Amino acid sequence: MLHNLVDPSEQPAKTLVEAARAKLQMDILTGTLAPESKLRVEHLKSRYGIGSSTLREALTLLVTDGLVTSEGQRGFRVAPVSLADFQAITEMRILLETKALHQSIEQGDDDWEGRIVAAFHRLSKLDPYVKDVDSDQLGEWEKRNDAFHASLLSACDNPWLFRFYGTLLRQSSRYLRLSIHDHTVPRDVHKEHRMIMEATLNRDAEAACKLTEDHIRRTVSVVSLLCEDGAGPDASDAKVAR
Amino acid sequence: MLHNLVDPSEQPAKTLVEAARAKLQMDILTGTLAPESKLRVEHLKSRYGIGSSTLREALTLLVTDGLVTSEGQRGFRVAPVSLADFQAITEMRILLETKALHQSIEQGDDDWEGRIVAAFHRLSKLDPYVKDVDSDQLGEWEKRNDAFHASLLSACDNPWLFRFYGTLLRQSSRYLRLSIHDHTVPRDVHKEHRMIMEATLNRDAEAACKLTEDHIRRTVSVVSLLCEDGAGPDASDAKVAR
DNA sequence: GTCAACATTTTTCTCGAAATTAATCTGCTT
DNA sequence: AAGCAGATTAATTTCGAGAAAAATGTTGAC
Repeated sequence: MLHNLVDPSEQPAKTLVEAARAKLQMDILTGTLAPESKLRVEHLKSRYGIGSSTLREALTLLVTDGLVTSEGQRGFRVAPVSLADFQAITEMRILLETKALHQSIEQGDDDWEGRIVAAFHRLSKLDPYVKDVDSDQLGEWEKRNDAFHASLLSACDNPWLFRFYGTLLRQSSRYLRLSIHDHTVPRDVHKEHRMIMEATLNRDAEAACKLTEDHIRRTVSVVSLLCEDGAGPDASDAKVAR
Repeated sequence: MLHNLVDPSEQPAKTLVEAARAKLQMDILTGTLAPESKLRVEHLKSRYGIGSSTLREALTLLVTDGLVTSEGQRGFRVAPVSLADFQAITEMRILLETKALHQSIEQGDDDWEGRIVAAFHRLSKLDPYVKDVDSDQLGEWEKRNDAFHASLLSACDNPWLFRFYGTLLRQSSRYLRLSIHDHTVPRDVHKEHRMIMEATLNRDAEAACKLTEDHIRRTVSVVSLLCEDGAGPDASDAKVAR
């Protein structure tokens, strides 16, 4: 079974709460709602065109996901960002992804191998490091990249691992979007992917996990360098970028 | 710093939502609200004496925690239980606890060692396997047991690890309470604890982690044996035990 | 007897207003 | 001027009623 790890709420949204949650999540992930900015119910009500209880419920969903904080009797805020937090997220990502990869390599069958090869092929077709792609295709590349990584783990059947991993991916995605990451660091991501795939298909768990760890750390090091420590203590309220 | 891992919502509860969430959580953990039973808003409103929106928000908090499920346009339910789910939870517990222990052993200072020794001492004072304790004291023993395990991990500073670990502990606690676990399996838990502590203080990470893994598996094996596969497909609604 | 379409009941979801609490301002005293 | 008490404003939280949807029950045709 293939999970959608980046956005579990990508399905049609049968209720207003789910729709609001998706919009809010996107606005926080992209930085439209800046870290630590106050989320005033009255303001957001008009912004998203929903009632207060509905909005409140959507915010509550994001609280347990760690994108929003809520303190006692003084409302909601966008979760703060910090380098330490990002490093903690990365450590956990590595822990969970290598665990899932280990288990997949132990348990994976032929279908699993097929899914990996297929996802790798689709990704290769528009790898930005292989051939030029415009920014329209970049979103598509990210999707296929996520799908490739998901395929590697898809023989692991621990739902709790995927639940937590999804949360971490969303957090990670926020840091990636918040930082202006130039691609000056020369990387051959395509080669990294290929090597991970080969080690995986050879059932060499140790090598595959080591490669995966390096892969994640490299993806993430760009942020670590550029991310100055978060906004000042008075990151004032309702700040909306652009 | 020492986290309270079992119940992060043990503080006074400054809002009705938090209070309701705490009550609901307790009722689900103890089985008063049976697995898969429907959580009808109208019914629970009178049970907890709060309005619908407030109740709804409390339920939403439990959704992301995995104690409640909510499907599209057809309400809330108590999360189902299954042997497979419990095994998955246990695997994740082991993964996270050994990771945290590893990190603690690497980074722990003298204060950390002091906390461990202190927590062990307090626990030893009323270990039910050492001397008889009445059921009143059993709750206290559980608290001290949790505190001991928390002390072992308290030099790990990854907030995400503790967030996830807390969720897993709550889930695990539910399975433990739901099953009637007799203590026929002869165990010397006190000795297990002592050995974990000794290996930890000797900074022998491999041994400490292995002992911890065995410790968790033993604690949990009782449930695995007794837990028949969950209630039938028609675990009807609003079932309230006792 | 089976099935489908319609009507009724039940339940979930949504909204805006009222109550409660925190934050801000004003004026007074030291 | 600084600090404090009370009053005013603003924000959060809570409630219950109304709208929307699902579940249930009924009737009628084949």
